Amino acid sequence: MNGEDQAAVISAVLAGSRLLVAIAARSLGAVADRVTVPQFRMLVVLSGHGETKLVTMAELLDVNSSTAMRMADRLAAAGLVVREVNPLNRRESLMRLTDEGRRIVDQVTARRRDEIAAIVSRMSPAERQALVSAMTAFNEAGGEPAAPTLRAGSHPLGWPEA
Amino acid sequence: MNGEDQAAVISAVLAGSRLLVAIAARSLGAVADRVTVPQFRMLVVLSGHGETKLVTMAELLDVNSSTAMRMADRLAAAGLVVREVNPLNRRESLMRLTDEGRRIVDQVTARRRDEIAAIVSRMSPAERQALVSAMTAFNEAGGEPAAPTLRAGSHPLGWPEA
DNA sequence: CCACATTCTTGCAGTATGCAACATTAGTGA
DNA sequence: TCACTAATGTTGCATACTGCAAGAATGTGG
Repeated sequence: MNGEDQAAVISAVLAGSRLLVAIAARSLGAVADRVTVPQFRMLVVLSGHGETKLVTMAELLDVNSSTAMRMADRLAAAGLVVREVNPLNRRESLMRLTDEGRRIVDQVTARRRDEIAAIVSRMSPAERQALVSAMTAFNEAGGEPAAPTLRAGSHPLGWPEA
Repeated sequence: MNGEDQAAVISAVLAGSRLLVAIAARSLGAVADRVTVPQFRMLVVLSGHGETKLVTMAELLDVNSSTAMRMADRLAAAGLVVREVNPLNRRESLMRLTDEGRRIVDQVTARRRDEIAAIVSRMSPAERQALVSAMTAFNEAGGEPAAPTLRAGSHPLGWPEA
């Protein structure tokens, strides 16, 4: 691959990255008055992971357990999660989504999908097909690359951005 | 477009989104001990915008001016930016990158481009060409869509993710 | 000169974050 | 059974990010 090709593909990918981040930011905006971004991340993990103990949650979010602790406290106070001691191991306390918490996750997820759907609907069928193929190839090529220890990106989330 | 096609393209795009966010997170990791993510965003804005007054910076980052104020204070204390009163308008104080600040931005940018380059290098030339076309079409289709007031995504950044 | 707008700054409150220390509970080996 | 160790949650402390509100300094238009 020559330099021009490389620059073109990197530019295109970076531009796509900015667009996707903007979509994620907008999808969060609707619930910004109810949960913060870190709190939403915790809700998403619970949505895909079911009952989760504190240490596991901290690992999944890649934060200190004390951080996860206080976030869980606030989400519990807001009625979006519940925490109860695991009867099988009284050291652990398991946390899970309330209906209200799940509603928030679903709302944001739906909005994000809608936005992507709206964009791809503006593309021709051929372009759509090409997009699926190209993104699939890109995702496979980037599967678990240089830094296998960093498990960042394992979870379906979104972050606000400027 | 039928439902299956739609689901396939959305899944592919969302997976790509996760991968790109993971790349952004790793690219930030190298400087995580020197600047926080919001601080890095400010450096990126300065990198592309030159001398900037506080209010403008706050708008570009979409934060309150008091937030931008204190971030600027910390970056100045760290020697990554300098602030000086605008002689043409003594209300304003303009801020700009130091060499050290620019070095950090360049380092992260280079790392991100390297990671993307490494991924596309694992794709076949045909796949690469298809990726450029597909991403270009996607970016154009998503140019300035439903929410024109939200200018999120205008800046080339990255956010850590779980 | 006066009224108003712009800009920066600071006080206050709440959230996020990591480190370190601690108590409780579980497991393990003598 | 008892002591040692590990796992887990919790809290104290310090720093950073965030917005709102109030105030000071400066500029602008009359």
